[in-house]
Amino acid sequence: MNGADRDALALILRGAEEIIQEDELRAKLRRGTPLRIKAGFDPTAPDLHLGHTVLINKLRQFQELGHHVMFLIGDFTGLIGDPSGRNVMRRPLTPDELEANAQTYKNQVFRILDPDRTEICFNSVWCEKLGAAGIVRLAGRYTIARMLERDDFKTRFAGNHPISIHEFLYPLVQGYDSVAMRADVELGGTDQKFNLLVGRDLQRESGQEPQVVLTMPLLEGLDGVNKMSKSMGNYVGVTEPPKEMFGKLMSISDALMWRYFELLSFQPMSHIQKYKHDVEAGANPRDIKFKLAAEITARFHGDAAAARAHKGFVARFQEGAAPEDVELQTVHCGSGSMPLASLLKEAGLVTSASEGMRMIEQGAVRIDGERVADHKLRVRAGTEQLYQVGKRRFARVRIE
RNA sequence: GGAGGGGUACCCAAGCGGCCAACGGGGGCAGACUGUAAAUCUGCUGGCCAUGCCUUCGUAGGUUCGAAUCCUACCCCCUCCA
Repeated sequence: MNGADRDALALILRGAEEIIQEDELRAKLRRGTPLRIKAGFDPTAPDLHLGHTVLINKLRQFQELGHHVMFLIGDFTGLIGDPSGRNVMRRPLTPDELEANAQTYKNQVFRILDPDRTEICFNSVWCEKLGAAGIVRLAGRYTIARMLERDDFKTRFAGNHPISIHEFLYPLVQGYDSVAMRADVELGGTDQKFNLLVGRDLQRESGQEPQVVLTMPLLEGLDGVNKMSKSMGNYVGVTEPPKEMFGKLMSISDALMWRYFELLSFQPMSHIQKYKHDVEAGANPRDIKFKLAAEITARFHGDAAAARAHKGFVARFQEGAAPEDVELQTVHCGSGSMPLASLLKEAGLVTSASEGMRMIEQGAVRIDGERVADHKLRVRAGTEQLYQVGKRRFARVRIE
């Protein structure tokens, strides 16, 4: 193996959880022809967050190495629902919805992937040709015993939890996709390992060279504990405004920062190692975190927006200034004045007047930078002031 | 089909006639400390026209001066057996 191949392999394995089999990958790389790289995505909710981009970044790295990326939208498998999420049967998407979702995917992933070197695929194209008979034939190629090797099925079976028959079809169809796409490598999260392995089996039975399976870890969310997910609220969406994105990334713990560097940054590992040494030698981790936040923000919003977000962040948090671009809103009050707590609610800074009252009592509320001590304070009509709750919530309000 | 257990605030989970707007834990929010963080400490964590008032303990009724707590019906979930 020459130096370039070694570098390529190192890039492919960066951050990866597991590779099956590494020697097969080496052999494929040695051929020198572009490999067909497959990764599948859910057709619903194309609302990507940084957790999803771990996989997409890996696809990008394959592209940079000259390989052919196939971005698979699982519109057929979407009907089944991945059993690992214990989903119920889903409603089939209409062609219009599917088209809209695909478009949304493109808008989001092409901020990372090179559109000219990305093929978008839908598995309904070949799955619908299978027909009932094809599905039966496909089902005949796997056994219950092998299905029960999957940890998720195994524990549910052992624990007397229901497993629907159609759930067994999910790995089979996903594996069949690999056959239809003649995939050389399939990427997936660690939770996809079993499904990816089924692809190998089915390819082998079809006389194809089995795909290499590359699993990527599930990225921890902002809390550093749970995996990043929308339902946990610990995510950074790729379409979030630059300021939000930058701020959220700055809020992660120092330990998590290294994880994010490895999985989300495109900087070479040697640079990241150097940052680590710098911090150990006494550099402020915050300044290193700035680099991370800036790189990620720039990826989705461009350098200029990232720079603005950085400046705004420094001004606001290091120098304690209020953000300049707080929108002015107007609140009507019936009489000449209203309780501050109610105003905070009207301005959307708190969810209820009672919460506003609590915030004031806790010293969390400021008007034009002055902390409010009187929790029964009333604000008068005809004023226009900057209201702040906690560190992050601001509103400029004119009262009429 | 049979037997049993259970549904309490964002989640888990006490309470089993009044002292319950409801113990405790988690999560979240806020304050202090900081590097905006983590860790730590403290407080808050139904609503409102707010020193008072209104609604909440699966749903609907009932008993009672008074119910999350007792009774009746209904809905839902779970476990064991078949």
